[in-house]
Amino acid sequence: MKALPRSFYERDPATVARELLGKMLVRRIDFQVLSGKIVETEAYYGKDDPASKAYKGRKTFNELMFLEAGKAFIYMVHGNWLLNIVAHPKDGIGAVLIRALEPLQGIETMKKHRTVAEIHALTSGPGKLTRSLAITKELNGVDVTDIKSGLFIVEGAVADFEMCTSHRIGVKMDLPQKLRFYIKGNKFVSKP
DNA sequence: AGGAAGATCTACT
DNA sequence: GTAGATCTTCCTA
Repeated sequence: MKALPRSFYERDPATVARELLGKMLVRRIDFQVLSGKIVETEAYYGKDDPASKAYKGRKTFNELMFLEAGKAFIYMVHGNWLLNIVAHPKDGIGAVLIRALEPLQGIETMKKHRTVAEIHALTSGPGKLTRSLAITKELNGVDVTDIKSGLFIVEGAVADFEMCTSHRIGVKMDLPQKLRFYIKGNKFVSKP
């Protein structure tokens, strides 16, 4: 098992978001492993992006978006933790939001974290997947290029799928570009 | 101190 | 399917 290198994340957020599709997100809790295939992502920029947490400048809580790429950036919205991966060319600002996963390993444990029994409901949304994988603020800033971390991303097994793009979801002030990417036809995508 | 927040759950028409 | 209440932190007053 090999994690994606830091250089993977040191590119334009939209490029990284697109290429993260089909990759495997792995959450390790002690000896338990939970993993899922990334099926939906969104790209966020810095001060030019009104939807971005970094829009209003550098603050303590969003500092990670300005720092080294390849780290997990986790924040709370509406009582849900959302998982982002910091991604930008060197000295840039940006992150990729992981919006949905297809569960692979540890599905029983994911169910325990949730009240629902349906697999489809486990990870088909940014807030759902963080709860299923027990992702909280404690993982803010962990290095996802290091397989010794509690959270990291590895190369996916298959890269055989059709990709779709759309505008970002729930965003009031979106940019003209389409910055949401997802795997066409996948049941775990939050919105088709 | 108060409100808004890039979501989710629940309960209905 | 849609609508409304509710989740917890951060930002602005």
